[in-house]
Amino acid sequence: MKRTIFLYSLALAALVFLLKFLEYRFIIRDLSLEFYFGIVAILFTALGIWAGLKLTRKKIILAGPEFILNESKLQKLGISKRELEVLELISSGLSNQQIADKLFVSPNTIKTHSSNLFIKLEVSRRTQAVQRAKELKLIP
Amino acid sequence: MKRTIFLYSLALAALVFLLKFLEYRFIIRDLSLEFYFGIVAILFTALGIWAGLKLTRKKIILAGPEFILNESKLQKLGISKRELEVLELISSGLSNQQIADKLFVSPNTIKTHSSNLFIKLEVSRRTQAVQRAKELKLIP
DNA sequence: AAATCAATCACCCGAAAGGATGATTCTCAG
DNA sequence: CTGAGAATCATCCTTTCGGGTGATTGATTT
Repeated sequence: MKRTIFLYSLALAALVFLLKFLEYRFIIRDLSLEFYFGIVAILFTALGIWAGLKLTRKKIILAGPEFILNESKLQKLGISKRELEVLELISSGLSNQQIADKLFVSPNTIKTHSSNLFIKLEVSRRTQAVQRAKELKLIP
Repeated sequence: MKRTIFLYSLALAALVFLLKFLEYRFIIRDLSLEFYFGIVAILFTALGIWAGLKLTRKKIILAGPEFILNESKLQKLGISKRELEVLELISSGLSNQQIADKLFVSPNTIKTHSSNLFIKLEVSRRTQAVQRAKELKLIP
């Protein structure tokens, strides 16, 4: 950001210098005032385009792969924190047994959680649950 | 695109008109030439920024959720078209039976394809396969 | 013509996942 | 204090998956 502003200022100064140079060398000649306005217009338009792109590119790129949890839908579907936790682990490709190990609970508990999840997400397989949860922005 | 160019032309014409107006009304007064150059510079910089954003916003937004199949990795892993097809259907949450119905083949065939896929993707569960395939840009 | 590979199908078996139901404990709001 | 909701665990039973193996067909390559 600071660098961009610095570069912009530099380019602006260079342009002003160029203009002054042109002004004092050819202003008395046959070229009209409109010609110089045209040059200024073109140069600064280009500068503006470049500056505009510089200033927004990073924001847009960073705004793209951003993930914000949709808590309203989470509540609307009545999904608890623990269930969401299980859902995330399911989406990472773990088996119920592995999830149980990771959360220090019984595999039966994970089965219960996943069953409840399937009901709330209105699906019947874990792959569908993952797909649906991503649609609903419940998981990245 | 065409509309943007049209609007740009319109704005440009308006600016030129404004300049002419200024030029013929105040050029004889006490304001210096640099002042007018400054106005032109500022106006066209703003115009350039605006035009630059207009012209690239759509491209960037469209470039975000864009998916390009990574064919090199497909070949590197030796995944055939049919296998990729099965992989896509797996990722959409279908069971082997449903995939078989959709492709008009036996469930056993789907099992063979999926088994081969798991070996090639070095995974052991379909949820992992989906996750991995997305990492490798094999599926959206 | 022989070899290779994708695609197809089959069968077996064990592991994982899903459905249904019931029970216990804990916390928190009414 | 009581009831609701959560998290936990269990049992039983069915379906789906995954691993292994083998076989056939058709197209492409050598």
